[in-house]
Amino acid sequence: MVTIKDVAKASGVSPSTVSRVIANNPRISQDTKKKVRKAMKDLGYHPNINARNLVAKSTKAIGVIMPSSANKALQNPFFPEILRGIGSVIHDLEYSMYLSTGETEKEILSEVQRMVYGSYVDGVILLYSRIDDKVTSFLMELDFPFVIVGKPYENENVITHVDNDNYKAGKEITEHLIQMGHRRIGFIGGSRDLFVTRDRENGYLAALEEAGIEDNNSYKIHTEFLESGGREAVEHLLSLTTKPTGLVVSDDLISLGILSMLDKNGIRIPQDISIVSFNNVYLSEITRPALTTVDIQIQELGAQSAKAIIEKAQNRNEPCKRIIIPHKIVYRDSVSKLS
Amino acid sequence: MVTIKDVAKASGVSPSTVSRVIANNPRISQDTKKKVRKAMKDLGYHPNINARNLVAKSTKAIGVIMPSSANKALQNPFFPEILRGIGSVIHDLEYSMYLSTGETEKEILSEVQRMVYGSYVDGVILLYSRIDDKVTSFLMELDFPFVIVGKPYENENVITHVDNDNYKAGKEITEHLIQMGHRRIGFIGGSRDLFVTRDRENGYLAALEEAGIEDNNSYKIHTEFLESGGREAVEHLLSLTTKPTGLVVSDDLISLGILSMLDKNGIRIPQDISIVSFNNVYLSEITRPALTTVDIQIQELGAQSAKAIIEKAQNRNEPCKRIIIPHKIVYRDSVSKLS
DNA sequence: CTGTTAGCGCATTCAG
DNA sequence: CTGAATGCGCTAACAG
Repeated sequence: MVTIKDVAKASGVSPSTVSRVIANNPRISQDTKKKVRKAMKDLGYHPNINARNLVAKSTKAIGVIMPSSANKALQNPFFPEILRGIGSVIHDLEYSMYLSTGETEKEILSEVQRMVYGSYVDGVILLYSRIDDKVTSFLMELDFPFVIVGKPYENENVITHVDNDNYKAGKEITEHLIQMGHRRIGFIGGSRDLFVTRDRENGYLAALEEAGIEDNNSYKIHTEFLESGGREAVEHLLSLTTKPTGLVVSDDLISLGILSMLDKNGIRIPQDISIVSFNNVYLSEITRPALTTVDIQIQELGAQSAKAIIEKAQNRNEPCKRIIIPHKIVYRDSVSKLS
Repeated sequence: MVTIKDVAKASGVSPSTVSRVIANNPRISQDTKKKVRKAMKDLGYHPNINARNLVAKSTKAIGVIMPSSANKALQNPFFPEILRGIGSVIHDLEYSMYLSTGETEKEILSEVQRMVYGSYVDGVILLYSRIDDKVTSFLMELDFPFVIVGKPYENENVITHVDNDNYKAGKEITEHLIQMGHRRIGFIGGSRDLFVTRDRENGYLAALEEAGIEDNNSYKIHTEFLESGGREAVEHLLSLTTKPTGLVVSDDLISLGILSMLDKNGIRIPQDISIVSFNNVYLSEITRPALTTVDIQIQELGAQSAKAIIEKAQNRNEPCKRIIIPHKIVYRDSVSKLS
């Protein structure tokens, strides 16, 4: 390994001068800079990040925490996409990204603890937000910089987070259904422990209320990606004598499953039942029919959260922010007009 | 930050003794160990990874390189899944995982260079394998530990890689179609630059040949997830007077798109055309019909590659290995018997 | 079994 | 504008 000393020797200056050249210190003459840079190039010098971190007490690295991978939710294309958004700004700012994929909540917590206690990272991005999350409390207690993608369970105005206005999105997409003449509208969502589900559902409820449509509990289902009980719940919904004519589904991947189940039950989409959902991941374009869905700009969600955490890491007094990424409904073929 | 010195002072021993306790050195008495451990706990001590790395000249970190994210391929659930496989063994062995998601090949290369030159990582896992890859050559030249998930383009017997037997998988799944009475069988795959596509296609060809079925070039299509030209190519295939009755598709996600196109063209699956594909990601269970597909054990692919790279990192003389993860056909509803 | 010393590679005082 | 000295937190000889 070629060190700063080797470069110093080769270019006939002292190590500290080399260090200053690396930092592009203005008090170094252009001549020496050129000379030293040449030596660096010739020797193939690259600064050792660990030595640098050690003295700088900063790592220029961000930890990214995936949700528990116990269920299938991780197969959601949402994740590669947000990783990509984070990656783009991380790369531009010459930061690095530590990824944690724990199976259980305990495993996740232990990884986060290692990351922060061991000075692996300067900040953490949480790719989920759930009720009573130990990781959040841990980070809060230590006052370690972190941001949440989604809405925090508590301390909403103390925790920097980047989110969509899921309430509004849920309201708007439901209103679309209502405008298309639907009155019997169901909601199918993931776990209620996830705030994103709640917000979208509340938006849905608000739209119903504004339209003077009575809330009907048997029209609401929460399921973990159609695992076990979920399937039966949906089948029950379809067996009702007054079935819904429209369905608000909280996630494109769930929609895919619903589409499949409806088809199996001989229900045509959108002729018999209309479906709208959220995320606008790639597969929503290639389902049959293509889904009318809310584009939540996943990449932007990632990019903004990366920007926010880096700001916080560089300046611990950075005020808490709430960053709302705008959404947009993408109209495709899964909704029909009722007359 | 509480350091080893603080612990030493608090427990009345020297820093090196504390260090030895951390390393669980057997030459330290149980008594002092207990004493020191108590002090560590009381003070909330955690070793600083950067300092440790600096002297150990090892980082216990692995870099994971995603393929170029320029196209939609990254939305493939394959990636979260393999990350999860890697994550599980990484976590067990107390390693960490650096993730790189570059947009362009150039960006990826620069990230890898930073990782290895800056001693960010002890080894690298490449989640792709493509022709004329600069990253591979770079790593080769430096003799830096790395493994490829998939089959290397060249130097196959010098580069440790973990792969499925995609040739065999392609052959077997095609044979299944043949056994079910199909003779006109098409192949739809991703980019031929990707080795995985080639292997699966070659297996398909071998099966055809063994069955005495003539290869028909108009039955073969390569498309980047149905982007632009892909759609037309498939439509052309469907417009042939002697359409294929079976389709081997190189990836579940592509299958989803194909399913959709066939449906649009009024072709029923599996009655009119049968489909088989690869990967067995979650969504292949929830398509209509559910896909008969090759389970390639994505998680295991990830886990084994992590194991392999850690071995290599710990022992640079570790011989080059080829690790083949077994596959298994999962029979579902996308194939019909022709009589 | 434990303490002392030295040094990993770098950035940053403080002199000059 | 540049060099010498110091220390970041830790591990690894070398003594004892």
